[in-house]
Amino acid sequence: MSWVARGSHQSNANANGNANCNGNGNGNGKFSNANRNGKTNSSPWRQKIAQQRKSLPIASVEKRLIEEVRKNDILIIVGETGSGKTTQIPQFLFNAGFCNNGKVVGITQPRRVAAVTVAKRVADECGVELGQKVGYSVRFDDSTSNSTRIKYMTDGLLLREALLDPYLSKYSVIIVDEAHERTVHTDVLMGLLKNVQLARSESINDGQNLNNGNKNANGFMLLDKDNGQNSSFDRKERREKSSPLKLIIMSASLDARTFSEYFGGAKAVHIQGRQFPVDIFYTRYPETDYVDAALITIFQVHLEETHGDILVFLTGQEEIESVERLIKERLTKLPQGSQNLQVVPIYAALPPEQQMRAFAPAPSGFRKVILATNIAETSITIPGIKYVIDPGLVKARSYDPGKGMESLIVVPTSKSQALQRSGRAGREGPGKCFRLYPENEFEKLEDSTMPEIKRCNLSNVILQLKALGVDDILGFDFIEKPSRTAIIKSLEQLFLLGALTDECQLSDPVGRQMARLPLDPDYAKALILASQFNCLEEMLITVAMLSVESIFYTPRDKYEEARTATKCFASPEGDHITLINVYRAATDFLEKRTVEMNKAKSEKVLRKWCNENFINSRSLRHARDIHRQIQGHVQQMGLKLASCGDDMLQFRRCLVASFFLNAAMKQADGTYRAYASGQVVQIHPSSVLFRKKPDCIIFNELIQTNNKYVRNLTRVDSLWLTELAPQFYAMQN
DNA sequence: GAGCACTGC
Repeated sequence: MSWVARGSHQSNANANGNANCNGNGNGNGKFSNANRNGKTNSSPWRQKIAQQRKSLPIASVEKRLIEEVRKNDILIIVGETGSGKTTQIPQFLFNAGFCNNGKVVGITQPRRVAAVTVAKRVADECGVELGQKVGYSVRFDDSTSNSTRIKYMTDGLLLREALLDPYLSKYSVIIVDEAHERTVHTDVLMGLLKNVQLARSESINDGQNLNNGNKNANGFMLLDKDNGQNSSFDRKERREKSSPLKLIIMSASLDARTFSEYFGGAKAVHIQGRQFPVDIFYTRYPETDYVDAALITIFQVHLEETHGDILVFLTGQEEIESVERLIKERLTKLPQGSQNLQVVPIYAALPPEQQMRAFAPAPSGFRKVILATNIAETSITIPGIKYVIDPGLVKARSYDPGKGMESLIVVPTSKSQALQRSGRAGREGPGKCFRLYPENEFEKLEDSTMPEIKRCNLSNVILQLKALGVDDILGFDFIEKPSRTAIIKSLEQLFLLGALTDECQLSDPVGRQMARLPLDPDYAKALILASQFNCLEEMLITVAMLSVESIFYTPRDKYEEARTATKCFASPEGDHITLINVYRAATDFLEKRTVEMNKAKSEKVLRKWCNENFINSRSLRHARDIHRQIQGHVQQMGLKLASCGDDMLQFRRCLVASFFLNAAMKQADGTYRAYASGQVVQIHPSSVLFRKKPDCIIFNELIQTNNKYVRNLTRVDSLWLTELAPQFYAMQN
């Protein structure tokens, strides 16, 4: 293939001259906390860590940064990859006294692994035990204690904390890291933090009259709503609420302006990163077959370029598997001396042990080519990459609120995604990135990926906001507002589920209970109903299993084997009961064997059982975690934890009462028509009812891929619809 | 008769 070279993209924020924080620092790296433990401090390892810290680009600007934080209540920090902002800034703040009087510096991350690994790293740097001064808190895993002052957490977890403490009163500073990723949680959190900050500062300036502090700049009622029951704050509460909250938003350079504008022209400072130059190459002409173009490029790099591993971005598991086959085929046609190429696939659904292969170095004398989905764009960093091949496509999820349908389709990447991908070649030294499209195509790409909040079902978000006391959802200060249709549709859904009253207020107790459960609203409602139908045990298992990704793992090469293995769990009534069967089989298996086993051993035994039964052990473990957590919640709420025993009729009726919005009827041609949206759909091939085609079904997922499919379904009697959901189906007649 | 980017509470 012939290439057009386009200089190097050195994603170094400093290049634009906006270097507020560069070159002015004292450079002496005042790491006073490192001295706390004299013993470890003198160890070579600790000296090495101290050296590494001092050499970070950020170390020289500690003083300047702290000054900026003191001067500005909101600060945008643009820190490029490798600047050390995530690990260092919280330590600077601690040293500057922001954790005095028991206050906490909170740092949010979009991903669990990041929160956990960074916290461990910082605890090491500080020479403290994890969970003391430095800790993390993520779902199912909390290492923090009363003495934790630097707390790393997921953004979703901080949102949950806000439900219990609307003023987030223990935090003096909250840092929202990776804000440019624009996950739903990050976006909602920023809107919320804006309000919290205002409420906390207003209550200082206006301490005489707390009621005036209830409105934010836009005039919406604010968070005091939740405290309406005990409207007179006691002294302590008032003091905590009254201390100001500092906000720091950390982002990549392309998006800094958006955040600055959103926060009323907040100051943005840039911190130099440490990224090596990456030469970008474009194709001369558009490629008609990007898979073939990728193959050709892989071999071009392998045969013509100096040593260094290759990372190829592909759209999905199937594509990765086929490219893997094709590479191996073509390799056999190369001369013996050129066959030293190792192919390694990596995608989220791959079992962890196989994922680890991507991180292991290639055998000596071999070059490694990694075929990855988007997982390698942000979630994981693979060492040794020198060449990136980017076809410029990504499989993206979007949501159509009108049809109530999700879709999963291949679309072009954004410019910032393309930059992120090419940056993967410059982590350890200069690299090259081959974009499989012409340069003028790059110019046509969107600057940033559309934020998730504009392409997902909002019911969950809205229920949370309602529970946080935000009444006017349409008027909420979203950084980017979802469409009016999307908001109205979700309000409608919440109303039909009984979470909202006629006046669009959160209902009590149903709405409040639903908001407390960390589940999709319809699953939360199902649990409340199940306690009345005496099948809460079964529903608890069901929603836990529905909340995780594909329970069944069917590798292409063992297809038949997998099908026979999973057959023994199948229920003629449908997927829900099948999922219950799998869960119970796993639990029974464990209970029989683990009387004398410790936790680690029983995990291992369960993994083996999963492999034998073609069940994804990661998904099952996740479901068991969710089950445990939700069980705790429903018990606290006082819901009746009963089982319907063998009376699955009762359970299926409860499914109808819960998911009545997702009913579909078989049509003459064998396709189905979904009642609520009128969509014509098919049963997904993964369903146990794929061939059975019952007359009337209740489903949980409506998704468009190559076709429109419903997934996770159960056979029901159509008469139950009017009987159990008259509020919806009686109106229709 | 045929399919599952990635996070998160």
